[in-house]
Amino acid sequence: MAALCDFCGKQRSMIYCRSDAASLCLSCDRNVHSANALSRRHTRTLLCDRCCSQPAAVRCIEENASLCQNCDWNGHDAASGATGHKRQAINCYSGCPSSAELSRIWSFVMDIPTVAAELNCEDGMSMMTIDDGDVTNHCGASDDKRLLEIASTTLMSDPPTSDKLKPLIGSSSGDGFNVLPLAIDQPAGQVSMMQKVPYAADDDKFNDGSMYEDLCVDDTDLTFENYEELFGTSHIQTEQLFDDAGIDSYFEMKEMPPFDSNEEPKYMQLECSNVVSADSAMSNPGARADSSLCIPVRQVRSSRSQSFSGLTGESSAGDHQDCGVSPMLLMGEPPWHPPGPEVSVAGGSRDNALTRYKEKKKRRKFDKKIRYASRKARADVRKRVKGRFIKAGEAYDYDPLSQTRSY
DNA sequence: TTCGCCTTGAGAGCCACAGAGAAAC
DNA sequence: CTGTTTCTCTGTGGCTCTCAAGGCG
Repeated sequence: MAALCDFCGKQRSMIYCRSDAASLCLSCDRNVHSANALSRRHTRTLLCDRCCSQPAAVRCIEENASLCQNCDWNGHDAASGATGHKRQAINCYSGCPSSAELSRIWSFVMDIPTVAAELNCEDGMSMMTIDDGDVTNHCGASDDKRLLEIASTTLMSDPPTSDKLKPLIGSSSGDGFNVLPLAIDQPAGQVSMMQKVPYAADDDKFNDGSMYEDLCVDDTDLTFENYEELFGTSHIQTEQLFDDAGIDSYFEMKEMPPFDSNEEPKYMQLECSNVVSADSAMSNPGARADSSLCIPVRQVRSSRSQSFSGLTGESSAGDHQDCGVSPMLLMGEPPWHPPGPEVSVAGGSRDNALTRYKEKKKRRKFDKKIRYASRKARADVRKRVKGRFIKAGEAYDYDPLSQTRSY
């Protein structure tokens, strides 16, 4: 059952705003996020069609449904028999896109009747009007068009060719939204959530898993949930981090020289030693060439933490223990260095690695681990008094072999 | 706003004893 | 060096107790 808009409570919610942690209908989305410059920076994406609570990460072509990562994995695992489904990565947008722009970008989701129905939301309409040709009227700023950054989608199981991508790369489309290279319009130290990696020039990098179509670092919203948003479809990165071989490489960091905590948070070049920056630089020749592109060190560290936590949505201390990484490390304070090129997964093993990671994640348990089954078996049949073991032959109030307890 | 009371949840500790591992022979 | 015996310590589950946090009047 579709969730209702958190704002108007009437229309079916279609958009998920991470910054507000809210599900909104289309009109309320525009309404809410046209309020001021800050709200316009909120990044939004489609709502998962299955759970209706999480931001969608992919669009399944076969099922014609937008799915969050959990639903995607659950619905496309080996057991479901839907592993071959083609999926598109669904990216997010910010700014105040018009209905036409949204429907153009997400035409696979937003059929005309749906959009029309959404725009009939009275609450939203009372505060705004929809004019496809005039975004700035709603946003109130002359440069809102620059804030309107909508990422396109790319086929996950069918990597785009250079020809397909070339029209998307670089300059403005002239249609009210741009597929941008790196954060040209962003303030210093901020990387656009919407930056589009110009991978058209190097298909091999895309295929071998080293290509990340998004580097999304938002200084206003660095929750763990943003991992998927930050890294788009780069699940492979997560599995690199936590697979048997991959995690080991992270422990090598202890041999690295300590980070000078007294240093001011500096803006570091994308070429710096960092999994995010380095990888994105690798995958983004354009960014690499642009030496003016900077990422605040602290943001990068946060992203690093997200990389660790990204192994599961329900990150907890248990995660830290399970993966062998201390919470202190996850705080991002100790120095970090990239694991090196050896962690890159070859293109041919990407699917296998992803499958392994998914299965591994499913198997993960935070329950008590029994080291000695024989002791457990013994404890299970041992008689107790108020939970305590008693000597054999003594009167007891709890017989584990009895169906009904004696107290 | 502060205080006291109550509820809730998390975590530590207790118990006996089989068995693993170390030490002694 | 090898095999046997003895000793020490660990781990096992259900229950109780303690403590902290939060809600409420």
